[in-house]
Amino acid sequence: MSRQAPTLEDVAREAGVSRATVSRVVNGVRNVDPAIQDLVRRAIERTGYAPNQAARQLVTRRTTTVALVVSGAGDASDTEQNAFATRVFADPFFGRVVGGVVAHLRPRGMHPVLMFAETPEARQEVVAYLRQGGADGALVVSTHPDDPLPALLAGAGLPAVLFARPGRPVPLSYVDLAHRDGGRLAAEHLLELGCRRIATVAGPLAVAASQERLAGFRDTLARHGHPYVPVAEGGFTVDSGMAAMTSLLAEHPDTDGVFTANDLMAQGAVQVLRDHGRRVPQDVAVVGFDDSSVAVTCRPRLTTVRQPVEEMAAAMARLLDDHIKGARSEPTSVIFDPELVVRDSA
Amino acid sequence: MSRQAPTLEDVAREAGVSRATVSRVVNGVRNVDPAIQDLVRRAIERTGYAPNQAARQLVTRRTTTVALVVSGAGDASDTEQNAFATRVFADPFFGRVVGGVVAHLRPRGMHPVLMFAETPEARQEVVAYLRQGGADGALVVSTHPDDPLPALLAGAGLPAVLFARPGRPVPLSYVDLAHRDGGRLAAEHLLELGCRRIATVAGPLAVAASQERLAGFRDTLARHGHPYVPVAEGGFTVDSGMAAMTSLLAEHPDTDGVFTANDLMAQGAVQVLRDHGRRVPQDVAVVGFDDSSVAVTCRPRLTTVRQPVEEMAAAMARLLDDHIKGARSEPTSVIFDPELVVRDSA
DNA sequence: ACGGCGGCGGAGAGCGCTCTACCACCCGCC
DNA sequence: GGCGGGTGGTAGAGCGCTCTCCGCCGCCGT
Repeated sequence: MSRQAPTLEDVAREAGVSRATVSRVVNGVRNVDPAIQDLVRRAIERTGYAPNQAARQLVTRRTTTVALVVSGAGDASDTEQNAFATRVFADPFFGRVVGGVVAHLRPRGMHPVLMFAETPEARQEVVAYLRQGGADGALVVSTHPDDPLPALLAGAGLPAVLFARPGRPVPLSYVDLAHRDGGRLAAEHLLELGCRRIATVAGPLAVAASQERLAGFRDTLARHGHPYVPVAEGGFTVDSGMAAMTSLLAEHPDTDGVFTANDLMAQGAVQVLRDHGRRVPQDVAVVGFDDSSVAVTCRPRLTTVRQPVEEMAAAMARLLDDHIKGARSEPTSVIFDPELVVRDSA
Repeated sequence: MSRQAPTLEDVAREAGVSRATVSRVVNGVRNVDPAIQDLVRRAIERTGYAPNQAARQLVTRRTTTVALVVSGAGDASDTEQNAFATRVFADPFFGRVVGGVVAHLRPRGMHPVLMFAETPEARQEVVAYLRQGGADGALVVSTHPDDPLPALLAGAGLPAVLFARPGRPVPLSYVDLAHRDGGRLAAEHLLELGCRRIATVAGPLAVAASQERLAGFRDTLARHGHPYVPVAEGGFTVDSGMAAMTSLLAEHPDTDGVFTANDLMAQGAVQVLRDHGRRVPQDVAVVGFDDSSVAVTCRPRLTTVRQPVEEMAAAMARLLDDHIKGARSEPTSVIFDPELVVRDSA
């Protein structure tokens, strides 16, 4: 490599024009004589010029990045910090979020910088990073309903968009799913299948989404003559799904249909069901939620309520873009519709 | 928020000192009178000052980020681009890499910007991004042995560190695992368990790591009087593990021990084994590789060869740091030792 | 008492880019 | 042939920071 990166100045000299002209060519603005454009482009080629982002950012006050923040609540101890990232990405859900976000960002030459905000310090860091202009805005995925980060961001007047409606109202845009409809879809399917003894493994009830999935599920069953539905609460993990299913089975051994609030728990439930000699779907039908990658990799493949995570993530990025550009100032919410995907488990 | 972010100048005025002094306090350099330090700090507090990263980067020629690149090879079509991220993160392996990288970066105030390089254009983008000073260096995780990105990076003289030795020699540092020893560990364990009809599901043989795991496994068995070992090639996915195990079982129904080159395939193998009426580990012992999250979530929990991915990722970040700082100029490689983790499957 | 030196703080020159003036044309027109 | 209105280009003022000088002051040694 050469000792010193070429600058606009160098290219200008090489091409025999002014700095401003080169800048115009590089940014594709205004009327520059095609012949000169060519001249400049050739000079850029020859010098191997690459515009300096820092200099550009300094004057435009725009970076080419947004923060993609995975946020928790409370104050995980230091030793847990490392594990947080690992744990978070163990859920296939986040991979889909990343995919959706990148799909929107990439064509715009933008990139996500990954941040974790599971401790008060980490949260401050995120805010500081944005305030220093490290990124133009934040895409926040909270793992906990009481996450204080959204309020922090809103308070600092920083552009941010959330995945899922925040626990308590915050003047920030967000995308979400019509969870209630998702619960309804699951109930209707189980009913159509002829299940009569239906139970459910709910998500953490502190999470609004869990409550709504459950509400939609229950309401629908109630409307069809099933006022009472056994419920066990899980934590969105395989293990918690196993535990929940075990207790459900102990109290209601004649269960013939189960709705679990996500696919990971469905996997655990299926496991337990089989260990107890039940065949899925013949003896017990199981409907999951999310349509994550495990839904197709596990056996039997899961019938599940699809959450269009990629599209939701892309919409999140789009909203953030609007806020950054100033094209949108009022907080907005975009709600997506779930969809039933029928496979083998129900 | 105020209309205009306060600058060093503002703080200096507020504190009644010069810009330089404030800068010194902010960066904690040189000897500044404690009394003045306090004065300045108070002024910072009052003004709500946050240093502008772009301006700082412009003069220091340092960003606070490194690129974390997940790289493929070939030219995935546009429609596949989105899926790439999703697919990649579906493997729990990457979550661990992220965790390890962040563990090293965070205490240094650095952040990873996520990039995907699965097409020629995307690769050019990564190179361009680095050349423009968007990040100080790159951490590259390739999913394919013929990945051209490392050579591109090396050719451009950009600081970069790879996860795993590149397919063909490239003057870049990398971290890797003693895969051969991993294969040996698996073989020894199966032997100790008393298995006599041992088979293996290898990873894609185009990948060096797969070859070495296989070689270490075979050599060890050969040394213990098992010169012939049935091998089926898989693709590191659950499905491919199922397919491989199915064909293995068809030709060698008396198999009593299996080593699979990763945990995902082990999961598939266990699945198939059970479907064929074999009990794991009683009838057939299964040893996986990686010690990924599925190893503990699946049933039975997997006995597996642990790859210390988090530590390897942290080492990768450390090496990159050294290269960026100029503390290290020659390409270096750091090889980690695998470790057998005994659980329920063998 | 005086020269020198070390600790502290200030002045000011950039870093490489964008962008707003502003100027030099050349065209067609009356 | 002079004059308005485009074009097509240049000049230069920053953006907010770091960092090298440099100068001031007080203290020491001789």
